[in-house]
Amino acid sequence: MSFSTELIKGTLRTIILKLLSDHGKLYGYELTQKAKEMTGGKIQITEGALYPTLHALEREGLLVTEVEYIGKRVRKYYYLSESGSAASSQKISELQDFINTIGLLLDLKTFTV
Amino acid sequence: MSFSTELIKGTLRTIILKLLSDHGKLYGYELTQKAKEMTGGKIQITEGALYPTLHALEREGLLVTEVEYIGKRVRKYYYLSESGSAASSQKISELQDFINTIGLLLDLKTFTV
DNA sequence: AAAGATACATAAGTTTTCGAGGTATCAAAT
DNA sequence: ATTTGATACCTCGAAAACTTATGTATCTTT
Repeated sequence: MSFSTELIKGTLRTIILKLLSDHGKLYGYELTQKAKEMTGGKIQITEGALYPTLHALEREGLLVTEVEYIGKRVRKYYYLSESGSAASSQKISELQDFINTIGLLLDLKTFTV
Repeated sequence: MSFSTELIKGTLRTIILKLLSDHGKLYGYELTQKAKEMTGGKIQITEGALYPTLHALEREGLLVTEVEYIGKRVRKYYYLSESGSAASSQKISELQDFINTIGLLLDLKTFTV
């Protein structure tokens, strides 16, 4: 990712969950592209971070998968399970809360829409 | 710290630098109290995280120290060096930028004052 | 006299991420 | 025809940051 990257640590799971809750069903590579595109290239999820995280979320039951073939190429779609949807909302509000809290220290005014 | 704490990772240095740039001169314990007080207890810097970070920042030349005795008790004040001030501004805008970027993904509107 | 707050510090272990490497398909350009 | 670049999955060793626990000591309040 292309911030002075230590900042992004800890937000990856939430970003993934949020993207999936907005778009329903996405495959790994697509997630990296969506994040990149939505942030003007500022957040680039690396594959070395992405795949282990997706596997962990699946192992924990928050995500379920569906494999599709495009020609001979595998494409593994991820989407939220029921508990994943709950976790997703919870994680997202937590991140919003966190951003507001950090804002207090940085003299930012943050508004949640 | 008392968020679901992985979120806070990566922000500690910036928080320290910002607090020092606002208050001029603070000692370790005071930093933990300021952060706690400014965020309604939501950000609690642990000492295990704080001291190694302060030492690292000092080693890197961003912070300088000044020891004071309150009775027999040592108090070690930290303040920004010249390069620390520069680093501080830079880190702070980076964190602001990051917050705005994350906001894009989370549908937040954040305004920098 | 004990408990709780102030004040410094280290250290082992965990978690998260990075960076590099690996395999393979498909499309476009040379 | 073949090379390059994009698409698409994946793993693994190493580094970084933080947590939890532990240690020492002083001062204040009960």
